[in-house]
Amino acid sequence: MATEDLMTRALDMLGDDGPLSVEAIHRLTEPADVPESMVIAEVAELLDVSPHTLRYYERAGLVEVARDGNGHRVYDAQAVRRLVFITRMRLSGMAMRDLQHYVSLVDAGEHTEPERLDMLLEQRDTIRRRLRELTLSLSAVEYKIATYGGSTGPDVQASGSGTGTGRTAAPHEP
Amino acid sequence: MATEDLMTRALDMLGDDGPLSVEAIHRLTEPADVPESMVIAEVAELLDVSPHTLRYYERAGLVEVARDGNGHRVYDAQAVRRLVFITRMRLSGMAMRDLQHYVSLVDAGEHTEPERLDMLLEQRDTIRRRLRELTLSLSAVEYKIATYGGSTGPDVQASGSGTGTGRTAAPHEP
DNA sequence: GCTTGCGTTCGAGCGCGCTCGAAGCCATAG
DNA sequence: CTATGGCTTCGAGCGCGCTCGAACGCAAGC
Repeated sequence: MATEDLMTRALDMLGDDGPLSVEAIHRLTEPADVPESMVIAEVAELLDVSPHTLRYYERAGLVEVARDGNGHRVYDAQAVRRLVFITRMRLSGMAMRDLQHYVSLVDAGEHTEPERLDMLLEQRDTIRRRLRELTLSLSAVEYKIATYGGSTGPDVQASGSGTGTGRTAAPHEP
Repeated sequence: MATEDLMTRALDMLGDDGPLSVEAIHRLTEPADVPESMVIAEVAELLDVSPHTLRYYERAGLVEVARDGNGHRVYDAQAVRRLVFITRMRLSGMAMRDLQHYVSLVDAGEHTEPERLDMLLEQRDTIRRRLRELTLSLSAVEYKIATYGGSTGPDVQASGSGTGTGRTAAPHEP
């Protein structure tokens, strides 16, 4: 499959790794190294969401979480894995209701796999569309930056004395 | 500059052009071919938003629009260009309040160009981050699709008779 | 023993970005 | 002449995804 390949190309193309990328890759590529069980604060930190949000997801029926003797949540590996999936899909833009439907399919058993697959395919296409949109937006912003005479600008710093006069922009052009 | 290059690579890499891409590129690369003036329905169609949304943007102070004798909005080329920019930035994820700030800078005059440039640079970085996130999500979804035995799956269609049993998933794994 | 801190439940509230409905005006079509 | 349709203003409402506050429980540390 072309997954790593694609990822490599994309990260390569984008350069400029933020602090996010590293953790994200870690989370992406190692869905298995979760401890036996975790408390809510640990899961929250792992997934970079708030405990509030985790409780919200549970209330929304996305995941079931056991309690210990004190009534505190105990996330087993399965719950954590599901939450990894959920937060990943949320990040990718999947709606809560779709996620709810998806997990209901998961809980309904193996015979729902075809429908789940359909959902994933659809989500894949959604992500691709969004990537295209964003890439276009990026180009637009970069073009605008260039014509502003920003750092990478081609020809600008012309006549004006100060902070960026001497350009062809009409008044009010953004 | 690497803009076209990047775009080409990105679109290339993503393939599978939707109906969106073509118009989007058109809108991206030709911000100049707008008519002398347009009515709200035309602008709405051009930008693929509702007239409601256009009125909302105007109320929000993002753009000023003249009226004709009947009180109907008349969008001149400048207003349309600004709205092209606005919708593009909205699509890229820029918040309404930031856009409001940006246009207030534009209206304040040339001396605000440095700050505007800063905003654009920040937005560029935001888009890049989002692209990285999305690319990661895409990889995750594609991986999941592959292990489901979806279209591009490597080894799946094994024992099960019907619709996709015979895999190693633990119960409840999404 | 008391405080500190993290956890619990429940329901309400919020920020965002639209989205809609009501009531009315005007122009064109039949 | 009337009806239809598209526009106007205004304010209210909505869907989403959290986010927070209140009131409380339990456990460990000083």
